Amino acid sequence: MIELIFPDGSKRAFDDGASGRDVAASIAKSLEKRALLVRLDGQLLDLDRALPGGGTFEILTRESPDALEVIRHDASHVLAQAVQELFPGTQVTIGPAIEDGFYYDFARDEPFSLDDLATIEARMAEIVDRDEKIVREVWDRDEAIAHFRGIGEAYKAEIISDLPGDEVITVYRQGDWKDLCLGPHLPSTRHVGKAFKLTKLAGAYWRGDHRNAQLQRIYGTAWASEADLEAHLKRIEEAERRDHRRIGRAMDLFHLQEEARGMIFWHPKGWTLYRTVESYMRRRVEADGYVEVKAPQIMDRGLWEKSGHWEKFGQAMFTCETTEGEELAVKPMNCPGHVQIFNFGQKSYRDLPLRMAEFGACHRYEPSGALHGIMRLRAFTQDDAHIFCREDQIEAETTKFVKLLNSVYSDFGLDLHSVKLALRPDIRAGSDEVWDIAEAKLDRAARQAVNMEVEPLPGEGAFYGPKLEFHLRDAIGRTWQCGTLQLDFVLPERLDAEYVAEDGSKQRPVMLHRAICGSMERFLGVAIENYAGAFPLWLAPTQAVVASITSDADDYAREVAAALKAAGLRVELDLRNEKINYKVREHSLAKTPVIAAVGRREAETRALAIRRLGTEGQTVLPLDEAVAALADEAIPPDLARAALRG
RNA sequence: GCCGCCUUAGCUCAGCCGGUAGAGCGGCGCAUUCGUAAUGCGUAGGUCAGGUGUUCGAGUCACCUAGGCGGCACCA
Repeated sequence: MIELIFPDGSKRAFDDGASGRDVAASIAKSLEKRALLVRLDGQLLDLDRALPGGGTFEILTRESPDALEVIRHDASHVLAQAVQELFPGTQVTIGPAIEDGFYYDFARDEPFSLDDLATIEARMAEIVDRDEKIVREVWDRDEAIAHFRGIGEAYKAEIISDLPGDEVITVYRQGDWKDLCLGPHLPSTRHVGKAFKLTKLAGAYWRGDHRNAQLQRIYGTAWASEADLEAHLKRIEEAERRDHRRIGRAMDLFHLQEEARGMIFWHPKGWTLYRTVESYMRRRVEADGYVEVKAPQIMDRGLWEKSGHWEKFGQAMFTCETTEGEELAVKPMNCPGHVQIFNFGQKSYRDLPLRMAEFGACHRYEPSGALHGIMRLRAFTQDDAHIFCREDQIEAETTKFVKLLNSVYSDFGLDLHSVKLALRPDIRAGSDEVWDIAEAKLDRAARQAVNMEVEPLPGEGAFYGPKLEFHLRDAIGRTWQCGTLQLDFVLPERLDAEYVAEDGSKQRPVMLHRAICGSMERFLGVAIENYAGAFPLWLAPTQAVVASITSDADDYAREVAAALKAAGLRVELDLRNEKINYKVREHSLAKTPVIAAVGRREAETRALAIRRLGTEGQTVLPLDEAVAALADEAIPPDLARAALRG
């Protein structure tokens, strides 16, 4: 007998060999019908599998998030079956569930075409309709290898060969189609449902290694219900509407062109936005005890060799050779420059922590395929800073940084979503002992500073030290990594940074590399998409447009614009001979937050009618009051807080 | 860099089986002075990304190159 403990705390005994389905049936026929999977002591199991023992027990239906993941996983199996039915000779590799959907990687000489997707989708629907039972089988390892080799599935055979010897080999069968899989799965293909859609074709490397064969990946999305699928497709549309490249063009913020791949031509409005954010960041770091510096853009190759960057990233640096034979490199990052400034003259323990900031313009020869709008560039500017400090100051500095980062993000309407700790990579500088210390210290500091779980990422750290990654979430739920904090014992050593300690001895400082925006350009891209171009007043490149209704009001319109400008607002004056409807529409589409239409009525009463973006109707105020109110609202959030504190 | 797709007017996009290029918006000109999301009329814009080839004939077919897009790989 086995004893099961149900979610409500009740306990019941069942015969050995009872399956989840038996249990469900014993409770209610309707539950058996809706049951898809069970969870036993935290582990998901197939509904028809004999329960291996007792424990806490739960029956999962379609509504459970865990079931959705299995639906997606099964959708990938149905995809693979459909592809193999339609395109014999195609090899299967792996096909997991992912966020919002699934994919499957295939090995096939012919490329799939976009037209094939519709055909495959139709076949998938057929397989769902066939309602094939999905059956779990335990196979002998060698037989499994021989089987998959025998039917020409070299990748599957390789996967099994690489599994640890004691691993149970399970094969799931749906109809006459079989796949090696850990499971669990739904009882039959019908339960996958029809709320799926194949979305894109892509290339991917076998086992994620670019030295391996290139496979063809088919992506799909799958949901528990048609309504969920619809909602998902709507979200995608919304994201496309917010694409920073699209808005950048529509709002005339910037452009890119092939003569300068991966570099931005900022237009006047875009540059206004950029400078607004830069000024804000400058105030924030200054207020937080940083000093700002500027290091050379191009430095001798020798310095990069010494720092270790040449060896690891030399291929990705822009270099030049002078007529006198010097070899120079355009800086790909700012740390070596900052260490030079630290090293100039003597530093005392009294100078620590020394927080050295720079809006550092960096150039990196990024692979062509990595470039993405203004999110991933070859020329970008980091809101960089290096904190030189003692080991015992790491935690306090980390806490201080996280506080600043949170405050900055919230000023842009963004929420910190997750924090990850990237640990030592395979290729790295510094001894294992140093890494042990660095990882432990940063981990502890992070736990103390961050009010959430810190997910470890093995092998993802920088070559000189472990790295905290701050991922933020925008208005429609997408996440982006912008902020980072990296702990570095290596560069101070390599570049001979020292300070004089209390006892007169020379000591090595620790370096914290940190950025909040990461790259100013990427952060602006995130901000553009987050606000969909409809910026709050303090960020909007054009804050207000004064539009005349008839030419009688031109003089008053000029006066209004001048008054707003004098109050520090970024104003445009629209005196064109156009109907007010036309002007309102045009400036609304341009996402101008404030439109002040000025006609005879306003001129006579010296009033201002203000129309807000996204609303109908106007607020009428006396001119002086309106100007004061707008000027007040346009104050950046940090200055507004400072004013409030008095 | 790798795989796939795409590139037609300033922008968004039509253009069938290969027969010699179109729309809307925008621009420019003229008229219109109008009260909160498109006033009317007129007009000018194109080596169809670049190149080579097939063909009597190429925006359309093939190949090459460049760039963009979606993934992958990379990301100090």
